[in-house]
Amino acid sequence: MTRLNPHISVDCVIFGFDGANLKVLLIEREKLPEENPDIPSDILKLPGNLISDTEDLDESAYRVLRELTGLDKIFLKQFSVFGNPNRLDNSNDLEWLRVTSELPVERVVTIAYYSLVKINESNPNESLLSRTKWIEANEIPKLIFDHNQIIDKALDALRKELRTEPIGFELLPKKFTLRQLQNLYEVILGNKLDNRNFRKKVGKLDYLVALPEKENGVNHKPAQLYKFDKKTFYKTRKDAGFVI
Amino acid sequence: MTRLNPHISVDCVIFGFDGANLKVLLIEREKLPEENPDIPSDILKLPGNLISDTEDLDESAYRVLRELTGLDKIFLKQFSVFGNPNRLDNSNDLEWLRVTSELPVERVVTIAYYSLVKINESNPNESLLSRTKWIEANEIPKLIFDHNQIIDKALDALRKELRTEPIGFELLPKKFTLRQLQNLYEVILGNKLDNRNFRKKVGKLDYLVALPEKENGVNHKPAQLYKFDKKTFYKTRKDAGFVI
DNA sequence: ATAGTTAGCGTATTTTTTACGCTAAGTTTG
DNA sequence: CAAACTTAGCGTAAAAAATACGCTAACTAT
Repeated sequence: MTRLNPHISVDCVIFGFDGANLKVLLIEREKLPEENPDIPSDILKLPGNLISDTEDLDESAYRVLRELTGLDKIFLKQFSVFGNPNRLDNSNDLEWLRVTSELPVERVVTIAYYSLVKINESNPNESLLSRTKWIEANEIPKLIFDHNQIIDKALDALRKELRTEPIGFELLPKKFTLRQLQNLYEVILGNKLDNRNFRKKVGKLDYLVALPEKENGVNHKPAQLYKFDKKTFYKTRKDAGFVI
Repeated sequence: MTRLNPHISVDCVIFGFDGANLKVLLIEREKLPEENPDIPSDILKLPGNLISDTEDLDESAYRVLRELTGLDKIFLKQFSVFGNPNRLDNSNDLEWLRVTSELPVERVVTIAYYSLVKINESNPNESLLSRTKWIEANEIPKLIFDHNQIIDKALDALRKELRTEPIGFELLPKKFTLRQLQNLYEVILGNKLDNRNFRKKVGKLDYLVALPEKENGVNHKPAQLYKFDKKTFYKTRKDAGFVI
């Protein structure tokens, strides 16, 4: 068994997009061996844990995600660190961490990641599923420790990254409609886009490939499906300018 | 005396711009109490140290910079974390850290910051000055531990941030010429810009204020001086678009 | 058959970017 | 003092991108 490092953890904000809303995957805090009314187990938290002493940080993050959610090989990006000496001050949260980790935890610095998953194509482990919940990003309840703050910062980082990198496709199914793509940008960046201008802009991109298929199961005119061609994107990418 | 945390450090890549080149401030490794030919003290490193147990991470970074370089109140941005379990494997570097910190250091995760300073207006502490060196960013020698890799990533982060945030001004004197600003963008982003188009673009920005002064001491036609008006910038800022 | 919804194509206008030509103001050199 | 040199600084023309709309077609539900 690898030893856990009681000073450093990873926490991960997992984003998903259901076609209309941005969601975050949260998990119920693990139950204690002995029930304790001061330490309820229905409070939610980010998937995260102490790192193991033999792993690099990214490896720890991948492992923790696998163990807690069943998700594997997903987009993961380190975006910040939270290390305020008082961040664990909520006494029942801290007690919970001490009991479950079986370590004399004092200060923990956590490396924060955000992750993007295809919400409909992901296969979370069934046995873990019951304890995980997709919650809308703007309806997050009070979480343990400073996890609310971590989500806020993750959202900032996601918005910023979405403006310059083609990461939106990580949140969409492999085959998606232009409407889905537009909704994604509208929801995450928070402003309406003109349907016709969006299609015009996006239609010129040679790394968005139209497929000989249409969506189905919708109660309106079915739209054409597209895929994102990563190779073409990186082959033809040119430097963006700068906006002082 | 505050206790040092032997598991977590901060390291800082300090960038400066002299009007023509991007530089990084490095320091000579501290001498050991007893000389040891295996552990030379003329090798360079990033300013950095273990954090103190009572400080938030940013505070640690500011303190360490003050102690090692005399720099105070400077632009500081956390951009990554380096925690590979083998990152301290160079045995003489590790031994040096153990002796100087007087702690049983094993694995250290380091929080990496980059910092932007006005190279001509900064007042490094004289007594520390002898052990610090401004080195051109593309001529960095082999440093201790993984500090070369940290600088590479800092450069990536700086370039990325420079495209969307007004951080270039942190590297220029308070009063600067448009030529200096243009050189800054050319050097950091690595491509030539057309003099006339650059001036046209920049001339339309109402947060770049022309001062009733010209530069002097140059052996050509002196240029007008400008300043960056931060308030106006943030007041009039509007969201940029997205580039898929 | 009709109403309702989204897909999808177009046009006109404004703004931004790109690619240059050229003169003016200062310094250095012979 | 004149000529050569360097950078500052103003301009124009064309291309590309962003913005603001009008309109029809295709499909579903009632």
